[in-house]
Amino acid sequence: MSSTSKLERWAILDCNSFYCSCERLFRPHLRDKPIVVLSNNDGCIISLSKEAKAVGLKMGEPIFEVRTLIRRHRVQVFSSHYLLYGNLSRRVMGLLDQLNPDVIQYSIDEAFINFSHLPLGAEAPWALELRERVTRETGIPVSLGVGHSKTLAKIANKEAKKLGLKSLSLTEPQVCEAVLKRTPLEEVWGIGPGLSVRLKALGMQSAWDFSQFENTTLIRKHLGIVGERMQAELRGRSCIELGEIETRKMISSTRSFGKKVYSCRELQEAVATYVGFAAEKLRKQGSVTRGVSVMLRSNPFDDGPYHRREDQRILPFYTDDTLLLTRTVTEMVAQLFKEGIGYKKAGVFLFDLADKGAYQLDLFHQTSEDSKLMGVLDKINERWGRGTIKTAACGTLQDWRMLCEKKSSKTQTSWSDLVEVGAD
DNA sequence: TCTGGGGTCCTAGGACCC
DNA sequence: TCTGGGGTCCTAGGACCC
Repeated sequence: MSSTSKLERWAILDCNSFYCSCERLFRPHLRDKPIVVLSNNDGCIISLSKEAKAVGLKMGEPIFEVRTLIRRHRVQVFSSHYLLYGNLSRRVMGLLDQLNPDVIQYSIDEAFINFSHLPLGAEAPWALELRERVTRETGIPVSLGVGHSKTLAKIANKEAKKLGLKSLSLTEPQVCEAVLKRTPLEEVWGIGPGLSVRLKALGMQSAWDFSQFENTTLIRKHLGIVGERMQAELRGRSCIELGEIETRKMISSTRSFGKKVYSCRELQEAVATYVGFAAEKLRKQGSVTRGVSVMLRSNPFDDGPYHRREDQRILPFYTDDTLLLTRTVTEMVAQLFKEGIGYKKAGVFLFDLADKGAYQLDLFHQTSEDSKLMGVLDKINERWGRGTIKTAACGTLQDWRMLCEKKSSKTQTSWSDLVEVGAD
């Protein structure tokens, strides 16, 4: 809140081209080489090394559109491997926690660090040491941005990368002003395409213009309370609070298919598989759910009509039982299904979650035997890999599965072995 | 041929209540 | 001609994030 008159100081530490850096970690020969990591189903580029950027590749591009570029520059291409990335992320975050009293993990490869408690002159050496220790002890290159708010730290970090620096601080007002003046609106954390259009219509161009814009009523009207907060943050007054994300409010599992799916049975298999994933996450965070929603859709990039249907149900009680949830979603798919549509994606959402402890007594539909069964299932899947045990409803052929899941099944085991060796 | 997946927060408007 | 006012809860949808 604004009650604090003293300026806060924040750093954001993020891992450079995180997924690429993970792939490189055990393949040193790829250092300085252009590499990219693809999204699920080998669709788009979701991580690229700076060498890959240099040859003209971009974040989010569909891979099939840039095949020639990839070939010409011998860019190494990887399917994504989240088990590995999750492991390395935990190492980085663990180290940050160990070194700092106030760390908030923000995403798989970023964390905010509040270092307001340090004496004023200590900032630069602290930042240097932090960066070096993380890089040395995890093997992942990182960069830092520092400022009087999280938003300013984000901008500093982005600017550091542009300048080829490993860290940059905006705590000096003159430096801050100069950087904000050359930062376009849409590069501010929280300003996307929609909001930047609205702000430009009000005559603003840079982050600095926004921070200095006097008419707060207009900001309030066009951007609501979110806009007011962003403006305050740009002025160096920290007001965006982030809590630790220990319990999610919604859990989803959605996937594109490796090919078009026309049969109801296959859709049911896929959705049964996804609800299994979602329920596993649900139990892991100690929650139960009452809201279940199922989504089926065709390919929006196809010519012809786009088909998307979604249905939701509120169960009469809270549960975390995969078998029960599977029966529910299987029924829902049967109701949503339409003959003759080439389905390309399906998904399951669990919402209206509650803490399991608080609802223990209400779980009369679920016997303790069911709970035990789920516990055993989770243990086995944790030990031997996801999907070792699953419900029969998930099917055995699974022709609809994603392309990369098929392809990387072999390397996956050997990769996780590598991670085991490196872990404590 | 081929175009990701998983989240959060805020707001406006309707339903309902006194 | 008259048709209160204000609070709360819920939901759908929009915007954004990595």
